[in-house]
Amino acid sequence: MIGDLLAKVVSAGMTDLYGASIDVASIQIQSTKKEFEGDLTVVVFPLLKVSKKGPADTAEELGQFVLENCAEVDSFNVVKGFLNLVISNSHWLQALSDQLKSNDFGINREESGKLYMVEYSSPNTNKPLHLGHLRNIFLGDSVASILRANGHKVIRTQIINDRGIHICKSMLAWLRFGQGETPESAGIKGDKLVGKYYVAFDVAYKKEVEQLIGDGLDEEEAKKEAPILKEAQEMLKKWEAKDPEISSLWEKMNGWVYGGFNVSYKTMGVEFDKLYYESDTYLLGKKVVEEGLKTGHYYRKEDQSVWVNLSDRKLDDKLLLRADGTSVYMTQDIGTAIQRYQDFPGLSGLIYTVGNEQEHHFKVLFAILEKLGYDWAQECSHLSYGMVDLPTGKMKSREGTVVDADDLMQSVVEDARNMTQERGHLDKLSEEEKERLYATIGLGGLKYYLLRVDPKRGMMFNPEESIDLNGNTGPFVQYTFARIQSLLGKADKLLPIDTKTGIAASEKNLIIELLKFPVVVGEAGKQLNPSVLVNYTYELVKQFNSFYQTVNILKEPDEQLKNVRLLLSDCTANVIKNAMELLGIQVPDQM
RNA sequence: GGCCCCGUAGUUCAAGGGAUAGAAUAGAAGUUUCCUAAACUUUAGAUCCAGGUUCGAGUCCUGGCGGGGCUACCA
Repeated sequence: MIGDLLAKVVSAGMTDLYGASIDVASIQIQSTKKEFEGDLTVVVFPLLKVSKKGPADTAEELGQFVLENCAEVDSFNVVKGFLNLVISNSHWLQALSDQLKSNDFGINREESGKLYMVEYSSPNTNKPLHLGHLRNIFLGDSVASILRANGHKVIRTQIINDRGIHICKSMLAWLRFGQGETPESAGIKGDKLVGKYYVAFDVAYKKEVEQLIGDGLDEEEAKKEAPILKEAQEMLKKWEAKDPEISSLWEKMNGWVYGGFNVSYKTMGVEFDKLYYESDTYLLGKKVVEEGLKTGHYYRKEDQSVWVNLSDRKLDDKLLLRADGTSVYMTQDIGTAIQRYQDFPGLSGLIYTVGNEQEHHFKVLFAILEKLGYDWAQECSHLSYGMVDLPTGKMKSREGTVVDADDLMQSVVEDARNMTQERGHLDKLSEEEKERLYATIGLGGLKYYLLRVDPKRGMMFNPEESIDLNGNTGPFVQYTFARIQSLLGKADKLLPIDTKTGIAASEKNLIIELLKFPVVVGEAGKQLNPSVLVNYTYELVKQFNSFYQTVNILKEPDEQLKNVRLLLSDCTANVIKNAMELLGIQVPDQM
């Protein structure tokens, strides 16, 4: 990279001019702001301590040195404390020509030797997926792809929370009110059906609580004593005791849920390599807790509940087994983590994509694992992301404001259909291809929207407006790709680049932007942050559109220049495609 | 109460301690005998407040004010 080369030359210049040795890595080189002349800029302020001269003089002397000692530099200028360098066109053209050799420019195919497990989605089996899951799933899926593009091996996984009091609630409600209803008989997805009974439980439960309060109990007591809740708790105990009737009901209803989830995942275009079920791993968790009791890592209270003391980590004591012996979320999380490292001993890291409301939970989990002596606990990390809020505030199932994932996906595809039919560039497509295109655009827009924001931050989602198709959006990027495909379809075969071709700033700037792509992929991987890729892609696309709009490509009379422009277009399309792929977004050849 | 995160144009988002804080959208004004106008061009508009560190602060520190999260024998 030219930046590394320049840093070396600047470092040498500092030695030559001022007798100082400066660490190459500490030299700040950035792209020149567009209002100034130049391609790359050296920030000289940090060098003043060593040069013992003013910023203008230092920059001037350094600029002269760089000009003389670096063939790639054509000229320089100094503005305030900034040394702006103009790099030769032939260097940029050479770079363009080199990078074109590879279709997967920016994607690192060299094996790093590292294997990461990325967990995402991880739904409960008592209710359907919603908007919050979509942010989670798109984020985890994209991060997995980004890690792979950085040369790592990746296992996509989830933990399915298929046991616990919540699923017992759905089961109980179905037994009581369901009259044998099935997804087939009801004509709805299995996850939706089970979710319906989860809600039915809640309704019945509330009624009972009110009744009890009417009978004179205080609220807290009533919430504990409601018969339907006690029955659900009883059911959980029976389940843990492997009661055959409960087990088969549980299997049946979970089967419905998985059927429903799989339909949703298929629409999203995400897959998993390995699934973990809480019903399998919680036993291992329990076993570990029992052992921890013996070794003195944990202690038992008088009421028989089991706790871990974490005061040495400045954390509160954490419950691991309830007084009735049943396990909690933390118990199974311990088991699952251990199971994963047993299954994949070569793991270099375990990444949990889970909302930031659980930051404390993971702090505790990692502390417990570390305390148990698992060194790999230090490699576990919580990829925490902010909640998705609605204009009306938080999504609340109680208030019925939860945005259902299936409904949302359907509605964005519907929007895409309407928008696309309005424009009408679809003459040659079959009905099937059209449907695929609507899905590509609608889901692409949705993914882009949810990945655009830095994961760490909360974000706002306005379902009324649904997904905008103008501006900084997925379809905007897709449109640019489609337009380039159309352009290339009309062009002759591309020729090798003549590095002496006279190019203008618009071509040069585009090359510079394209060359940033591998760096951006690396950065996105380091930060586990797809939004840096989104922002980059948007920047690139805007620049290309401006370029496309102002120059003629096919009609350019100078064959060499025309060839460069076509190659640039091809290259831009390729970067768009690769970047979007890392975001889980497809690009259409026409739209 | 304690711990953590966040306050940037009307709105939704950017900005590795570096130049005059960028976009998008909504607003105003333009561009099609021409490669897809889902595009492009122009225009107006913002760092919560008060201190401090620094050659330089949206960014780091302290104190306010405002918002969110966690602090469950829920998940």
